[in-house]
Amino acid sequence: MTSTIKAIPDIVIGRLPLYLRALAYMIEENREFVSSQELGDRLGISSVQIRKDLSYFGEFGKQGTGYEIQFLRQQLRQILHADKVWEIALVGAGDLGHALIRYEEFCEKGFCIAVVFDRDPQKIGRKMGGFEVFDAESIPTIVKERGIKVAIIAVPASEAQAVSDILVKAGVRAILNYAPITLSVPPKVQVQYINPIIQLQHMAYYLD
Amino acid sequence: MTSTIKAIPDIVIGRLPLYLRALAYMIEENREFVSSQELGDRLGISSVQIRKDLSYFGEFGKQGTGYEIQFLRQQLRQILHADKVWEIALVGAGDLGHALIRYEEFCEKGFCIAVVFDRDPQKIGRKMGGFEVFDAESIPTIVKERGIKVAIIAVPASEAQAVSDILVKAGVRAILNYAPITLSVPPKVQVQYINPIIQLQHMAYYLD
DNA sequence: TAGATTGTTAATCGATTAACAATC
DNA sequence: TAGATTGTTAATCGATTAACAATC
Repeated sequence: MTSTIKAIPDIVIGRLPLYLRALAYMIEENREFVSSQELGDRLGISSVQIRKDLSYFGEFGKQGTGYEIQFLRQQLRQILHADKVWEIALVGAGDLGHALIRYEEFCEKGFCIAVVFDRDPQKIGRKMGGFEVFDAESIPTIVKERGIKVAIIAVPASEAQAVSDILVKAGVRAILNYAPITLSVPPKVQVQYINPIIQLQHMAYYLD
Repeated sequence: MTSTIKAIPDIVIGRLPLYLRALAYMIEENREFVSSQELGDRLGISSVQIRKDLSYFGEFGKQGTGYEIQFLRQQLRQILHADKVWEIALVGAGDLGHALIRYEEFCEKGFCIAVVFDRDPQKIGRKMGGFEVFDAESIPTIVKERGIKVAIIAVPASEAQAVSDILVKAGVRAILNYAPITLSVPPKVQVQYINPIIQLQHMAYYLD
């Protein structure tokens, strides 16, 4: 009999960063312990769901007292690979790309923009927020050379799929896509979408 | 016997804007008809799911030929209230707020920033991308006066809940929140979150 | 000990999909 | 008509939650 691999649902993985974030705030508040109940209240998630989610990875709590915040945070950081620095390739140096470069939170959280690409000759070679803008043609060589695994796409919708294909071919395994289009990627590649308009339209349904 | 209200699942509502977006691209491509199969392929959604989703609202297709794109788009626009212009209150005129002001796509899609607020005396009264920055103190009066129902929060996490409370009290019913915190709002109020770091952490789990 | 809270099983709830009649 | 595709029912799949023993 082969060992049973119980894959962890992606929806569970998606909640872990929320737990991590809440724990970070609690550390700032000099809290030492937290119950699943309190953590859940803070996040609008049931306590049982939090316990179930965490139980996929181990037993981190103590009956009667809850979770030691520092310890749980450390565990979650390891699980999410949030305890290391990931280099990011940013493709697209327009208004949006520029704003993303200035957004310091990325690097503070371990996702540091390392190279910026654009295909506009007006931008190539110029500096933007401390970064030289490289020709998009050089994505394959630079991304491979530096072993970059994470990219942010901030180009127009019409170019996003082509950029995605190039990034994937160069070894990128996770893409944060700001372009308003669904990307087609191989299963081994993760994609997440940033789509304020889609979210506004979602909410507008409930308005009258 | 009372009439049975079959509420439409929120997860279904959340997919409608994706359908709408794909249809808009197809119109640009001068397409006239589309099958649920093709629409699904484009979005990475099964054709059966698309048909099921649409069937909550009516029968929009024709056996053998699929959906008339212009017609379906019009229907979805109505359903999502995307056929009107929504005025937006933007709270927070920092780097992020500034970038959001410059982002024209919002207004093109019917979500037009109408007022900008900040509490920094350095910013109040100054112009930013064509908008005067108003004192956050005046949120209640201005939002009520103009009947604004949709807001974007772009303030630091520490202030976001307070801002949210004020907006809700002033009549806002939908909030797009860029602050990294879960907001507590009454059930009648919709909230959507923009959280690139949470999404990057989610993907990083799958990297090694 | 008594009270609090975890970790987990089983039940429930909800969403997706397979199958297919209807029909353009 | 034959082929294509819709709309819908029933089955399946997966996620959440209720209940509770274990234990700090």
